[in-house]
Amino acid sequence: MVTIKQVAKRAGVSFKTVSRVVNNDPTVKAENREKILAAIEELGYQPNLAARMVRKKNSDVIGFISDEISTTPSSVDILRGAQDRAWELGKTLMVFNLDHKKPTPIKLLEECRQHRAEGVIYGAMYHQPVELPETFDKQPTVMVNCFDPNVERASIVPDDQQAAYDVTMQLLNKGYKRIAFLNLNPEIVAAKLRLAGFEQALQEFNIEQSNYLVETVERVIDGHTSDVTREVAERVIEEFKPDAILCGKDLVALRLYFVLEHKGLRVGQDIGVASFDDWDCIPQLLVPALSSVALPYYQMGRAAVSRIVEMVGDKQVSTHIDRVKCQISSRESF
Amino acid sequence: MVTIKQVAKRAGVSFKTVSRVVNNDPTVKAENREKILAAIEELGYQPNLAARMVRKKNSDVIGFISDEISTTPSSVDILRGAQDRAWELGKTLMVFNLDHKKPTPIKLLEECRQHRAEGVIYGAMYHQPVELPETFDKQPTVMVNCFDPNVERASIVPDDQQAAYDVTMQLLNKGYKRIAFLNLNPEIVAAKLRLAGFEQALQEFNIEQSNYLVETVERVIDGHTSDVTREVAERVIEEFKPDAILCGKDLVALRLYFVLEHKGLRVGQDIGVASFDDWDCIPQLLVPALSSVALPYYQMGRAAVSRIVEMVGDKQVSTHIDRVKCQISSRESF
DNA sequence: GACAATAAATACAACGATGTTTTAACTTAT
DNA sequence: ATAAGTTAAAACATCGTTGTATTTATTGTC
Repeated sequence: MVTIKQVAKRAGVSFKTVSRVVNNDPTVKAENREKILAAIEELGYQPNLAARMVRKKNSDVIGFISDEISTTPSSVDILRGAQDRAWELGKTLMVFNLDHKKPTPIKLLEECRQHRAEGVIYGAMYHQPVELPETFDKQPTVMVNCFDPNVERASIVPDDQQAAYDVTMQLLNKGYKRIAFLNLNPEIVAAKLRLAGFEQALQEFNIEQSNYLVETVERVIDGHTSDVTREVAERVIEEFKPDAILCGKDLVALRLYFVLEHKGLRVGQDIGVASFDDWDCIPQLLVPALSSVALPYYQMGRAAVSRIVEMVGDKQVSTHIDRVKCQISSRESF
Repeated sequence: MVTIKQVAKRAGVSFKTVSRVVNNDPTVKAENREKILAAIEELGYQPNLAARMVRKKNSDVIGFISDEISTTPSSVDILRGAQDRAWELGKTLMVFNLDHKKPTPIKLLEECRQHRAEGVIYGAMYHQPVELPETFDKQPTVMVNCFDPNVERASIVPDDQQAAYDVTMQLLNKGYKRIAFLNLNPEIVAAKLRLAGFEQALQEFNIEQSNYLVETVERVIDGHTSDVTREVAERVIEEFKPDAILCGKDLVALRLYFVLEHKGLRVGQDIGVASFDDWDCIPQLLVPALSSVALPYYQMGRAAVSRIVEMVGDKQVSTHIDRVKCQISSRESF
């Protein structure tokens, strides 16, 4: 690769003068500057960031460690958001994922530290508690889509409770009065929070307990989760006769659509349906299109990088949890 | 951060001896080695890869430039595969994506070159021709899920033709005799190749032209693609009366399922259905589960890194196109 | 116990850049 | 014409490593 000295030789100046030009130092004669820029262009010189870093001691690198990033189709948006924001701020994202739990987070963090990453983002595929090893305290760390249940650490998570509250309020405002919530496994953080938001909205509307219903559509046996949406949905419709159903995720709504089709109930007319996730690949192509609460993954990714950069700049400890607002993608299902 | 000299001081040896230990040089007394390892542990020393790189002139960094990686849920598997393989080979992947066509590939490549990436992978979201700027010739470059129509360049693409051939043969071997192919927009590379594979299999089975049918389910108006699966499917079923339908992608199959449900045709019994993509989020949850041809994204990502590393090692120009075999995920739909 | 042979550590230079100090080349003022 | 002041370039040190040459310590042999 071309070095600064080769450029200097070509331009007939000392290599330090080239360094000046590269770093926009104004104390360079216009004549020399032009010669140097021409030489840079001709030789295709690119400054060696590693060498620069050794000297300047800032790497502009941010580590991104992810927990099986690709398992859900949209959680990769965290990465996209982080990537975009990093680019805007002149930072480079170095991405590591730990599929199948090997390599360990500790190994990945070591890698980040060897690259002298200024901060590290740890991203999870779904909203969950994660206990990070203590070594993560050694540099600014931001958790995305997860939080540490033991230690206070900077975190960015979706505001699941507000999301459930909002969508339930929308249903109630539209006149739905008997809402069933086909929730996910209640062990899941998101399920717990959404239930809280759901009930909060119902209370505000003074809906009695007999006029709403919460059921779980995931059955866990020996740690293995199976989906029982169809049977639960059939029973709920039969016995509770809801006028609207809120689904824990788009996949539940998809299954529900088949059940409703089978029962001859028209979505949006005979019964309202809403769900969570707003995946690219389902809501828009159901008929009628499914209204779904989008998880703000892209925004969360952006926020994570912004936060890391702030932490690096301030050298301040910031451990609060950012809850990012979820938007409802309103379509025709309610 | 801790430097090698601080470790040396702590261990009471010269810093070069520490370097020896870090690099597994055997000419260090066991006694010193232990003292040094202890000091490294105590201080939490991590070698500065940037400094090492300046000296050794190899970065072990591979650049990964992607064209809107997240638009389809599974193409991010390319990244996962690349990531995993890079880790196995002791390389670091530096990921850049160019959403909304800004920043330009040229800018991203410059960034890679500044980091002295040993090679660059350019990944596309779907199988397509991509004309890379000439600057990509300056270092080993591998294209994944795309190829350059003008220049011969190392590429790794899915073998769409073989995939279509295989799945069609499976259908024929199972006794299906009137197959309709609801193909994607024929402008798409994959659509063209699959059509070829489809017809190849039919010819081998001596199926006459009147016993198969190919229709396009995507209508392009002013560059905007709209999906007309429902109307096309209804017409095809009505007029052609196929005993099996091959779908251009899972989303087409999903729509088809609704049409078939409506018409009272039972998938897997009255009619066979197969498709391409094998996304995580659709085939398994349709009833009956959809058999789909998986695109080998993960393998392609791995292969790309393997290939780059080979190219870097050999300093050989390798410009052939690898076509990676696609596996059929057989379920209950045919 | 002296001397060579080997092993292990140190000393010094280098990598490609930047920060600081010094020097050289011009201006300007008297 | 000379001193002082200003500007631009060069010289030198430095960052945290590794590679090579050199020195020092250890061992073996007679």
